[in-house]
Formats: sequence, structure tokens, C-alpha cells
Amino acid sequence: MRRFFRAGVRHFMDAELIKGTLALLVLSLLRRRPMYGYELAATVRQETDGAFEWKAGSLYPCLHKLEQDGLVLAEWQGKPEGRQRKYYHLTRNGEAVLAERIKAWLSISQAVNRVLENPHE
Amino acid sequence: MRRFFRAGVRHFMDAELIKGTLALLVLSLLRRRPMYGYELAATVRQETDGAFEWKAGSLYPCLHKLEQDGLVLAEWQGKPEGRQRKYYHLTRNGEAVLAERIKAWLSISQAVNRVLENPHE
DNA sequence: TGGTAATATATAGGTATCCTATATATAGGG
DNA sequence: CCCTATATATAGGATACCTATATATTACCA
Repeated sequence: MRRFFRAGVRHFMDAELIKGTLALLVLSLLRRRPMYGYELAATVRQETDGAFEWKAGSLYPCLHKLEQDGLVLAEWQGKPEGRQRKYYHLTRNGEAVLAERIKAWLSISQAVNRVLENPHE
Repeated sequence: MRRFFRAGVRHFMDAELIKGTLALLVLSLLRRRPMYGYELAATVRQETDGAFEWKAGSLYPCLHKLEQDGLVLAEWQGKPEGRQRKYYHLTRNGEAVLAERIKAWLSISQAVNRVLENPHE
């Protein structure tokens, strides 16, 4: 049985193409509501039908960096007994940066599609 | 006056998002017709309205790797006198790999858009 | 004639992101 | 009791892209 993290060897190409989308999508998910790391990975996995399977070794360092940069705020939460979860909230600055990054993504992805759709021969 | 290469400091975010798209677009451009490096950069720059400004330090190593991997064939061409140009041709294998990479790109970019478009609040 | 810019290719070195591997800990099922 | 799932964390490695630098030709212009 496949564990949730470590789920699979992604193709070389995919690994490169998804670069930069991790922080973008994390911020986008947190705009909906505060979530904890594992929940973020599970949500994106489900919504992309497995196209994105964020690894723990990518996701948590990314979250720490977003926190360092002041784009998200972390808060331990639980259930006094039992497993603690670290909930991340989008900050005001995080919202602004997200808006910029969405623009950048749209600009780049549309540019790629424009080139790809240019007829050959 | 801006030199064609070295044209500008790209934002951090853009730099990450465009990763993986370089080889994809090079192969896509070569599907139209054989081109040389400088021509590839000029073409993509024009067609994307400056969204992509490939640097020499990125483009030429990328072309060398595509050649090593057998996806393109290089051929010096000129004008016996004067500046030589290295024309790159897409190989049979290169066509097949390009088709796969276009599928991967569509899958990933659509997955990103699906997440981004999910309403918040 | 001399300087600058554009054309054209190349490589070395640095940075950042993502991956694998590993570690820790709780909870539930067989 | 072990295995899986849940949940977070970090160290080490691979790799793509960037900056900086190097070389050479051609064209323009003062």
C-alpha cells in the first residue's frame, strides 16, 4: 500500500514543471481558510486527481519559508491531548503577494500555451 | 539600450515558474522548423511579448543537453565566410518526447488553474 | 579609425527548489 | 503487536536556471 507521503516517483519533467507552483498553491489554498500542512497536501492531491502529491520534505520547508517571509502565520492547535496540528493563516501581506503571483502564473502559462498552439509546418 | 541577452532581472517568482518550460518550448519551436539558438530566443521573446527572455547561460546548456539526449541534432551552417550558426533539428525521438511533455504541461497547468479557480470564503 | 551595439555561441560558479531518506510521535485496525 | 495513516521536521543530494565572463563577427556611426 502506498503511503500518503512518498507516494511516487514523479517523472523528471513533471518535477521541473511544478517548481514554483508549490508556494503559489499553498497561498491559494490558505485564502479559503486556515489549514495545517497535512491537510494542504491532502486537499491539493484530491483536487488535482493526484497530479500534485506534495512530499513532506518539500511542503514543510516551504511553509517555514512562507512564515519567515511573513506571508503566513502559524499557530499550534489541538485538542490538548493528542496529536497537535499547526494551522497556517494567510496574512495581509500574504494576500497581496498571492495576487501578484497569480498574475505571474497566468502571464507565464498563457505565454507557454501561445507558443505551443502556434501551428507547425 | 538593452542588450538582447542580459535583458533584465526577472522576479524571483517568475524564475521558478518558468522552470521546465525552457526545454518544452525549445522542442516546440523546433517542431516548426530547424532554428539556431539565438533565433530560438528571439522568436520566443517576440511571441510572448517579453514574458520569456531566455538567457544565453540557460539556453545553450539546455540545447547541449537536448542534443546529448538525442532529442535534437545540431548542424553548423553558414555562409562559408562569416559568422557560423548552429542549427538544431528535432529528431524522431524528440517529437515523441515533445508530445509527452505537452501532455504533462497541460495536465499540470490545468491542475493549477483548477485549484486557483476554486472559490474562497 | 575607433567605439559601441547587435549577433552568435560557450562555460564556470552560485543559488534556490524540490526530492529522497530519515527521524519522531500519536491513533486505530487486524 | 505490528502496520498503516496521521502529523511535523530536517539533512543531504540533484538539477535547472541565473550571473558573470569569454570569444568572435558584423554593422553603424562619429
